[in-house]
Amino acid sequence: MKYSSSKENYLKAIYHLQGESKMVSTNSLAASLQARPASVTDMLKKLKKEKLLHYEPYLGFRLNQEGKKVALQIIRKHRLWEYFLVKKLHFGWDEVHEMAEELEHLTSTRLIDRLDRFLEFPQMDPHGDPIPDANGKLSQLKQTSLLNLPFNRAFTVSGVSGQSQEMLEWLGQKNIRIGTRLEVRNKLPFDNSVEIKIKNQLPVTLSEQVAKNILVHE
Amino acid sequence: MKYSSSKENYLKAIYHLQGESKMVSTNSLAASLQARPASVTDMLKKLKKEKLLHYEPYLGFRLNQEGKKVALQIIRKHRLWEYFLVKKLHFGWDEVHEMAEELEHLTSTRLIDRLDRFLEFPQMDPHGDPIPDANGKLSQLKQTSLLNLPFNRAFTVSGVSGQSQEMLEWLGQKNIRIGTRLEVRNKLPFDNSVEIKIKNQLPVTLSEQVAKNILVHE
DNA sequence: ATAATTATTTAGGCTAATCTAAAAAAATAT
DNA sequence: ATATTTTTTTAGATTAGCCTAAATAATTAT
Ligand SMILES: [Mn+2]
Ligand SMILES: [Mn+2]
Ligand SMILES: [Mn+2]
Ligand SMILES: [Mn+2]
Repeated sequence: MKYSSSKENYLKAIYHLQGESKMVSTNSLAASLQARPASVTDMLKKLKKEKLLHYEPYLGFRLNQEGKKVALQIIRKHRLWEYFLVKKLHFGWDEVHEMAEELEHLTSTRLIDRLDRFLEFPQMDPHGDPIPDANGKLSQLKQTSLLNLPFNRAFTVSGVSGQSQEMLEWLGQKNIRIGTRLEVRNKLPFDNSVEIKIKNQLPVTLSEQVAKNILVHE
Repeated sequence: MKYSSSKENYLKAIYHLQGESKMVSTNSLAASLQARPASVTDMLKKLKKEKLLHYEPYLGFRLNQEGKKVALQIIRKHRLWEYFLVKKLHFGWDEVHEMAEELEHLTSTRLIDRLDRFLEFPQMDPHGDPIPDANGKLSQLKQTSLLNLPFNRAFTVSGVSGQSQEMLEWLGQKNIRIGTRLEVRNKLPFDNSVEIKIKNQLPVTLSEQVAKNILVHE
């Protein structure tokens, strides 16, 4: 089973769009891949013929077991390479996504397994996302968004969703990264923005948009 | 300037075939790329249009300055990744070529320069071939083939050309690798095979074919 | 010098991955 | 229930990279 980079990108994007077996729409996939809906329809037919997803014209589609398995291997490669780039080559967490977008398509399984060992089997990528193991198993850590936190209790940042280059950079400047300990001081009722405190630092106010994207655990 | 993997493979193959600005023929390039001569002609037209080589139909072709520059960057990436695979991921020197064949097409220059630094600027790849620097400069080390050696003087293996998977493996078994010290004991006049001696090992006889491919320096 | 052989190019086709424009189906609004 | 809007699919084209078969040029042998 070897798939083109393009097919792999489709599978990965579908995986991210379908949460727990929710149906995905042609337009949303087109948007997430920056492609035209007509191109998506073309590719869906091919992926269906290769038995990687369920697809009913006009109704939507979702990965089947095999499709998910393939998607998870690509995600594994993406995240392991991101970890390598940050931990070994000392790139910033806001710089690695594009490179990983290419590296994830390398075909050698032996290579990725050796890389995994070389990196000492990391559990999380630099953005706090879990790294699937060689069998595609994800270690689930229960995370909550900063938005739903009780006040004045310490939490650890364990992930950031959304992940625009700009946001990651900005968070970095405020010293908000994976592993940062913080507590929520207040939540402003008029715009849902959140005031947080990190030890030895001035308080920072985060908009609802940003707070929603920061994931923490105790 | 970004080129497809296919174009990069063409440029690299032409670079290896043309020694010092020697003309290359359509058939030899087709053979080295495992492609049909007609496909080579197609590609030559495109590479000529992109001003990467001189090409006169029926007469032959060779890379121009720009073409050589591009080829050397691909070779740099190939050899740095091979070094990484052997030194950091502990693959054997006979296992890394295929993987490097993919890795060499990654586009990020920042990535390869950081990798270079991470590896502490190696001069040679695992097969003893020199690694071009970021500007495409090759450090030339004068090597000779085992075939032309005087008897009973110690030399160091510094490279292996040819490089079939099988030969590399066989040499490995005989403890012949980059850095091995050896001396030639005898050269058999009837078939040009060569008898060599490595310290604390039984003598080994190498056919002319193999001896020719082993490069050494004092 | 001519014929035979070999090397190279041309002509014409195929597939994967994209696109635009038009048609058709589904969802939404009146 | 119809009409309008939105979503999705179909039809038809394009480009890169490859192929086979046929034509042509260059080389080699007689
Ligand atoms: Mn990708
Ligand atoms: Mn990530
Ligand atoms: Mn290659
Ligand atoms: Mn090499």
